[in-house]
Amino acid sequence: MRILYVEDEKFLAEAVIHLLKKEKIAVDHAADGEEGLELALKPNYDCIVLDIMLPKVSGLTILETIRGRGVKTPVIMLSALNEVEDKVKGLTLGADDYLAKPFKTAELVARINAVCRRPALVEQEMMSFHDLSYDPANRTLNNVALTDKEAEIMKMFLVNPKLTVTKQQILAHVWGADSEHDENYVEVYMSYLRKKLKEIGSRVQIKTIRGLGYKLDV
Amino acid sequence: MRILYVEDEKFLAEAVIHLLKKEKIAVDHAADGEEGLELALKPNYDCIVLDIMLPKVSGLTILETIRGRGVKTPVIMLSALNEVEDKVKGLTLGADDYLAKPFKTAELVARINAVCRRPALVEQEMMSFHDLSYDPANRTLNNVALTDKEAEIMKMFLVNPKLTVTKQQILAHVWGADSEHDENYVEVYMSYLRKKLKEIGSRVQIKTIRGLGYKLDV
DNA sequence: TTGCATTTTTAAGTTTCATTAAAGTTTTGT
DNA sequence: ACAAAACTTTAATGAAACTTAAAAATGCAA
Repeated sequence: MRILYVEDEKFLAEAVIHLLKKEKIAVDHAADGEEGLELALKPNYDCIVLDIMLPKVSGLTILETIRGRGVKTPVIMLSALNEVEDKVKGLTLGADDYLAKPFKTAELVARINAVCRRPALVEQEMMSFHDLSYDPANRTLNNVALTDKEAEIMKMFLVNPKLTVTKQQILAHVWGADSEHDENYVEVYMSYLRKKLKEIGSRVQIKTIRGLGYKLDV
Repeated sequence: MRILYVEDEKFLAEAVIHLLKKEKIAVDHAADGEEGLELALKPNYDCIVLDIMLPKVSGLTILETIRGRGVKTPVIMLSALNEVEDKVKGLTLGADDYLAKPFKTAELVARINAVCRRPALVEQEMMSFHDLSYDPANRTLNNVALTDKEAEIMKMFLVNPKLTVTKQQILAHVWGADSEHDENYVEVYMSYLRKKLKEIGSRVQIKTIRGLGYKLDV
């Protein structure tokens, strides 16, 4: 499970991220609304945790924007103001839950799990590139089943099919940011994915850019 | 059949829930508007029964919010004030029926059944997928009897035969939202359903997507 | 009550996947 | 060409996820 956490209070953010990690929840962190909005638009997350008071772009604006763009990812709003008004406003704009600051991390974990447990109200969209299409609902690439990690990596490619993704980015995204993990993990999974691409018979392949990373290519 | 009942008068709520249970209606109960709103947003219910006067968030606000979010679940409003004002307002906001307090439980049961029968007309039709067809009237799958829970799960599959359904979704829908129930329940019932599919001799099978859920497949 | 169907609980058996290590291959710089 | 670095692939292991049988509990109807 991977979430996006948009929070400007650095100290709080670090503490929360640390604790979430213990719960096996991988976290990408954005420190302001601008960065948060950019990341939130990518279909990479199981859940987005949004502070309302943020530098540059407010949490409510982020929420409104991504919902307007058809992003269905569950959103949990955070706010120092425990006013029911705000809560209702958030929920009206399409938030899935609301948590008042200060909160216990255990409470946040419970909400995240609850929100991810909900059936998707609308089916998530397929992601595609040339003759490849990934179906998030069934976790299949052209009807071939992917494992969890394989799917996470394939999604990274498909979000920006033209871009080269570095091993470090993949490690950070799939295995967690501070990871002591080996880059060999990534290499192993590239091998797995290439095998599946061959099985599919796609003309798309994973191309190595030596010293940089990997990208999809025809 | 599962309904959501939002009611703050504890004693009344308990009595009603007890009586509904006798009518084979499963009930999730929320004791205030906040909790009610949260649960009402989940597509887990055949019907929502909403008191208007509620702590934190009023029933009318809940109704307005969920309709704004595209939730189509039938709603029955309850109110101690038998004012035409409220009734009109509720129906305008998208309520399906209105009941004045105090009411007889038999009356509520009748309204619930009436309101659920509307979409039930659709639901009464056979649901099918390849060589499988489920008959709601007799609760049979290709003439093999299913138990209550087996049927609830099979219906979830048949509503969207192409989609993977997660264990959490099944738990929430069949055992109720607040359930701390074990995912093993679901696993056990998958085993039961597989046995019945074999008994039927269907070519449809329940496929496991490890770490994600289950789906029907040929 | 008793008996039967169903649901819940327990626990042992099975499969799959992430991880690890290590050997093999290609590319790059000198 | 040669060695070092970067990358690829395979195979084994153990932990986690899943399956199933069967016992215990529950609820219901005769």
